[in-house]
Amino acid sequence: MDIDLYKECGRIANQVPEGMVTTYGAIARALGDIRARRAVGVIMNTYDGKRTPMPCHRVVYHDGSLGGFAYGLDAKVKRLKPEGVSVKDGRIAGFEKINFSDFKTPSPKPLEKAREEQLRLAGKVSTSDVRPLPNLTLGLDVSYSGIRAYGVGILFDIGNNEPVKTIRTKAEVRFPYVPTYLGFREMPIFRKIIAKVEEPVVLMLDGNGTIHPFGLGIASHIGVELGMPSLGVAKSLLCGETESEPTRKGAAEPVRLDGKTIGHALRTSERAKPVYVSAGHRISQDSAVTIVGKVSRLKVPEPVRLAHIEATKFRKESA
DNA sequence: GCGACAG
DNA sequence: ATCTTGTCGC
Ligand SMILES: [Mg+2]
Repeated sequence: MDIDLYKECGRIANQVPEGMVTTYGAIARALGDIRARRAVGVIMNTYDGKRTPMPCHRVVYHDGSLGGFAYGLDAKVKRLKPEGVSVKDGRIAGFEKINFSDFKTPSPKPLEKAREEQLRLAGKVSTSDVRPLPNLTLGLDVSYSGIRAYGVGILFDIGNNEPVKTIRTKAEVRFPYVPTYLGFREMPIFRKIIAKVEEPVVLMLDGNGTIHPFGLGIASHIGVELGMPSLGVAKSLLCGETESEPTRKGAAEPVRLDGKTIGHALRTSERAKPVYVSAGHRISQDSAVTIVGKVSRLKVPEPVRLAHIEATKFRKESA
């Protein structure tokens, strides 16, 4: 089942009693990963008080300073005062004494469970080519406005180097961006798009496949989950390192992590920085690089570039 | 103290 | 990812 991080966040935040406060990082830890601290801030800023009520005014920075508040910091102070929490010089008075972090949490915590799932699926990743490798690729991307998401798939003919069909879908996304958990955020909407495609395709994701600290970037995640060939193209590096940057168009440099090659930096355009290509599932690293090279004119390969443009259009015309 | 992590 | 005006260069 898809993870509702707003709901999980509410379960934690509602344990903070009147007269006490907590921090974005403490809630993130209770969710199962400190990496989610900024996502907690995003949730506090965007949640629907009717659907998932929680005392966002009791959440502050790690150093006792106030953090943010959608209605202005004065309003945050004003809500804390009747609860017996006062603010002096922009800091919570007696912060250490009233900093609540003793949360009751399920075991495993939500993000720990997500990570376990990730590791389990990572064990199923195959980086060998399926035969035959489809001659069609489906470029996928999504544009956001809060929890509203606008996804687009561009069905693209690799041999003829041209788009064949465009697929659009809307969805509500209740899992904010958390580094290394991108698959959990975007899988649901992409699954809806992919369900509308009949032909065999190689999925092309805006993000990584095996370039991931736990071996399961979004491309691998979706590939394994749906049993489809997939690859990832990222505009910047999530983890690992390259010895040098490829100079010539078409040149590639390995991305290595713990002594293993997990992907390649590929120069797709003379003037732009390289993109980072990695196999997702049921495809070899070589084929992933070859396909991306074939369908690239500018920095970002056409299927993903068009999906990105169309997703942004889709969001703007839906507003 | 510095560096820092897809979208 | 989104928020935004101009500017530089091909
Ligand atoms: Mg994207």
